[in-house]
Amino acid sequence: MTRTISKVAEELAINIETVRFYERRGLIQQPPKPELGYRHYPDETVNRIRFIKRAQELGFTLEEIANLLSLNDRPCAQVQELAEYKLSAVKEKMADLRRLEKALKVLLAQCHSNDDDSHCPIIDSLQP
Amino acid sequence: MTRTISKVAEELAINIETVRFYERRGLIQQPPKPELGYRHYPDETVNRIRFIKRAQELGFTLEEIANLLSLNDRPCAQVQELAEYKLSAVKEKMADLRRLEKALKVLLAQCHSNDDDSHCPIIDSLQP
DNA sequence: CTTGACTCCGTACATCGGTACGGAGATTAC
DNA sequence: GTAATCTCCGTACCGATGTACGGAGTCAAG
Repeated sequence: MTRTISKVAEELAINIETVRFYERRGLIQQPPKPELGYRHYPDETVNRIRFIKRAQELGFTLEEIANLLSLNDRPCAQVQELAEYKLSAVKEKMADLRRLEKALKVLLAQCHSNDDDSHCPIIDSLQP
Repeated sequence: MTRTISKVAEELAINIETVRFYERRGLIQQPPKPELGYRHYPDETVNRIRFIKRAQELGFTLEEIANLLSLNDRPCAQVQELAEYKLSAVKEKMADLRRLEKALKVLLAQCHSNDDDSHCPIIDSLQP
């Protein structure tokens, strides 16, 4: 089965321009243009975009996804390595956010025990 | 005490261009240019940049920081509101990362119990 | 008083992942 | 057969946070 670009976009609930953008980035192949009429996209392309979207949800960048796609029939070890790298990046980011959460909570606690609304302890804390 | 722009940058361990960028963004004031010679930056500016950098560490965007700075002598309640909004955004982001971590771990576990290196279960999982 | 380092200023470029636009041609609906 | 809707394509732009560059002026050391 094949469909025009707008049907692809509709099926995947993405923007037409995004499909074009992926073509330009080489993430998907642009189907050949028929003598007359519009391009038609096969299932394969739709599936490939689904793959891209899932990998994005896992936090991979488009560049990393391009790697993944080119690794399609390559040793599992290489894919694993990329996933492990990603996992450690996620852990680091979480640690950052935890620190941030803690700091914000401290600041907010100071506000709550502050009875002078005209002056904010948060501003003070940020000041040198 | 005052210093030239490069000293400001050095003192704060940031790029000179960053100082200029903050000037352009209106986050700090550019000192007047003397008849002859270079601009001189007062302590106040240095402190203001320190404030900006600390707030950035807390995850505020430059736009939000501009708000904070303009809120300097405004009700604590307004500052609090911004901080609370930021806290909830941080929490959401953490939840996302936790989901992501979990998914990556599942994929990696599949790899570990896979003895065919030529084929990767991660690639399969992402495929439709 | 020359040389090297610094400043000033405007502008362009970088990243990331798209989104928008405009004009020409193709297709479909009525 | 004509009007409305799509497609195609190249290019420009978005937001956030800077970074880089080039040329002219200025300062400081020897």
